[in-house]
Amino acid sequence: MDLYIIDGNSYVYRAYYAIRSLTNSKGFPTNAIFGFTNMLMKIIRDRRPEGLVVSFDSPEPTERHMLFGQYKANRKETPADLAEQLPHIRRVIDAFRIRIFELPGYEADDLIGTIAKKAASEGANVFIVTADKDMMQLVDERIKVYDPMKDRVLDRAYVIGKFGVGPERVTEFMALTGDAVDNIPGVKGIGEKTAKELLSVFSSIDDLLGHPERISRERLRTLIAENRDMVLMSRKLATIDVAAPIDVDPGEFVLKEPDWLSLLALFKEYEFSSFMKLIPQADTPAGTSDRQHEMVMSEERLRDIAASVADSFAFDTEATGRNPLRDSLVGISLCNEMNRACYIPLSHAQSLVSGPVQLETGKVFSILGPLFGDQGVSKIGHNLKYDIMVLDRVGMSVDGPLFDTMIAAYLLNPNKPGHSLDEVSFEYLSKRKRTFMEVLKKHRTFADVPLEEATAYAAEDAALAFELKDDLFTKLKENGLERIYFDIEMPLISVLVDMETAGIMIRSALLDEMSKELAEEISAIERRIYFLAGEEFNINSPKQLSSILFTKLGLSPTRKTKTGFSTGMDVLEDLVEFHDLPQEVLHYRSLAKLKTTYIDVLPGLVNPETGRVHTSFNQTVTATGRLSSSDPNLQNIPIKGEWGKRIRAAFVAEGGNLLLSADYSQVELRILAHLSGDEGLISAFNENLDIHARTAAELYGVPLDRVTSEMRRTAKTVNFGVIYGISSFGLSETLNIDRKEAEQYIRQYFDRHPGVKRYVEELIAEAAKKGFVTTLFGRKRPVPELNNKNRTVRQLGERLAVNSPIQGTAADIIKIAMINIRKRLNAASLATRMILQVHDELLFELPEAELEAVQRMVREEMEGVLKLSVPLKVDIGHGRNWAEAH
DNA sequence: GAGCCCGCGTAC
DNA sequence: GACGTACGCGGGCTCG
Repeated sequence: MDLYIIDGNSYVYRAYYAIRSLTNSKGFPTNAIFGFTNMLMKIIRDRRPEGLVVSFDSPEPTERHMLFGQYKANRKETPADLAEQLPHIRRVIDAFRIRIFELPGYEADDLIGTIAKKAASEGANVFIVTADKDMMQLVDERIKVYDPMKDRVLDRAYVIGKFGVGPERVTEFMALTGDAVDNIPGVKGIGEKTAKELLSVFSSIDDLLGHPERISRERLRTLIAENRDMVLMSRKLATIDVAAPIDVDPGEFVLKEPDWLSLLALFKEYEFSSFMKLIPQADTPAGTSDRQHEMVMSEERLRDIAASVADSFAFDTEATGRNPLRDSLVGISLCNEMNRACYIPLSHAQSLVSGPVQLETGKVFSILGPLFGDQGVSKIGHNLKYDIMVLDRVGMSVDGPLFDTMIAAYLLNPNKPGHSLDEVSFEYLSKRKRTFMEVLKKHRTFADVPLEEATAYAAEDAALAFELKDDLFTKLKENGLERIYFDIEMPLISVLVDMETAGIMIRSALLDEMSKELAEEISAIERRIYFLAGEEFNINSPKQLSSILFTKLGLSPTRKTKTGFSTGMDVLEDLVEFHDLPQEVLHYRSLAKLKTTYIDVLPGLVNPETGRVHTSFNQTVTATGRLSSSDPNLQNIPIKGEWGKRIRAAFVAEGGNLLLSADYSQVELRILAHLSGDEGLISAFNENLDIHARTAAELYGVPLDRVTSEMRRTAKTVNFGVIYGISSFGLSETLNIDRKEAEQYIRQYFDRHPGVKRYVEELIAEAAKKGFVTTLFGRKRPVPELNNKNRTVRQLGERLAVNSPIQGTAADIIKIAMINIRKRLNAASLATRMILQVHDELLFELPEAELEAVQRMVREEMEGVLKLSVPLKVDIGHGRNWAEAH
């Protein structure tokens, strides 16, 4: 048998120092865990050991410490971020089903020695996996040292090469030279060379100590004589105990099949995605489930199931596509019991000649309608907004408390890039489900998936949401996220459903005209560019543009990107004074952007049924708590410049209605004033001053009435910079000034705002300690960057720590306003509809008759979300289109 | 040809 | 490499 004995401590340290920094998205350090796991898997993969054990030092002092107080005294304390990884490394080893040896008062070395000798005596080939040269003393015919990094087996010949003596005399060698690593003293003044020489002359240390007169050099002779005790003690310290009191039965060391499921869960926790892929699928529950998945084909069964629902149930809908306003319902799944879920197919393609027949949709809706509409029954689901919209379209409204597992998972870690049911069930239940794509296979839509397969898949989705609920609920409570979840995010779902369903009207004809106009203007610019460049090229290609600018025309690049020289706006602006081309390119880019991203795209996104554009508001995307908008993104519609205005003018109210826009004025700066308690900032807002002008007056030391527009512009940038977590580099880049000047502004700002300064400092310190920041309402964002070893990343962490509470509190505030406004609109049975949210702005569509009342109500709700130490101010405008309303 | 990353630019 | 949060375009690369 080939037995590998891993020197655990040795490799934990090696792994820790080999990987400079690695954490999971929660900020927990994983570098040592990763390195150790990697090494372990490498050995298993490359060496195919029959037996494998790991040995660790015990934390208690050992006999060697008694013998020599300074033993290992030079060791620095284990770094805190390594210490906290140690238990996790053991978890990994346990999951591999590998035996760990550890014994109080014994070092790993002694245990290894004992195991090695015993196993070797029983005929095993032993490989000690270590980086420690002490272990060389154990090498013999059957025992070798293995270096996994270099993939090298070190045998007797190697030992003789290194020490000049065989393994049996390694302790003598160390008795003379000592060992810096363990702080074994040896003889000061005797190094490797002298030791080798002495050991070749004397047959043993005893021989040496017994006959010092045979040493010719006098200095060396006295050295030995004076250090007799040191030598003997050092030898003792260096000698590995091969008779530690442990039971060694090599038969028990046989490598077993790892506990793949546990490993999977651990790798998931540590976010070792590359390792996760190595886990054999067959050993994990991939889409297999012992749950019962019932296909509901009879009215009677459906009634029974509906009647069995008590206070909550989970559901999921399947449709022909992912757009809830375009695609149609195919089936509904329900689950109100852990081990049972059902699927009600509604419009699957079905053989007319055989098999059970799907229930008639009208019948199903009449049975399920009261259930879905029941105020007293909680509805659990993953991405409920989608399902609610799908059901809405077939006339079934969902009411009562909601529990969305996707949003719960998002709140628990908003830094994660995705929260699909696959990912969330894997993270929280360690369950691998079949992906939608696997089920869909060659089928065109879910309606074409055979019923049996569709049932297993769809019912399982509802069941997973049901199963996830309790765990996520507990975790939300543990993280203080209950209020954010139940008071903000859950009620917001219905608001977003309404907004997305409403959509906004655009006048495609206007955009089409603009497109033609722009096409001509762009092609004229194109011709000028080709002329100036002396050749035709693809202006849209930064690569080609860069070669024209910096190679052909010889202009000097001012900034680099990962792949080459940057041709970004700031660079082109710098180049304007040296050549006519950059200006033309800037103009070209601005127009081409508007044309290709907005003007040419929007008309194609009009829903033919409604004649309007329906964006999707994503509630689980941003790290700070903001919403995002996609397909299309209506949160970045241009506003600046002539063309920006014209594009916004194409967003109109339908019929004789009006658009009303209400936006928070300076909401983030006001939040900063409140959070920091800075007196100057607070009084500025309480006096309703022009905040940028006031900042300018302070920065330049002039009275308010002497502030120029240029000064105000600079101050505005500084104010934004503060919100973003200012850096002198960033400020100097945006203002196009030097670092020194930028530093001046920042210093001046903080001098004038000691409250902000203190707040920022305390915030960062606290965030670094806790690992996360929170908004005024308790929304959390982990900031693992703060404990990164890389300074640049750490500085990013500081900016995130400053910005996220501000941006996130603003997001919380407008979300609450949206919920309350919807309530008021419904209560008053107004025709007004909320149609867009753009971070600090709400857009409404309303009949003229409701203008005054709505304006008053919207202001009241938005300004009155909560009382801060400064007022919240809302600007409201209205008009026939979005440009006018602003 | 699909899918991905990059550079870039729009919004707040 | 460098002020926060998003989304989406075209180019250009990789992969099948």
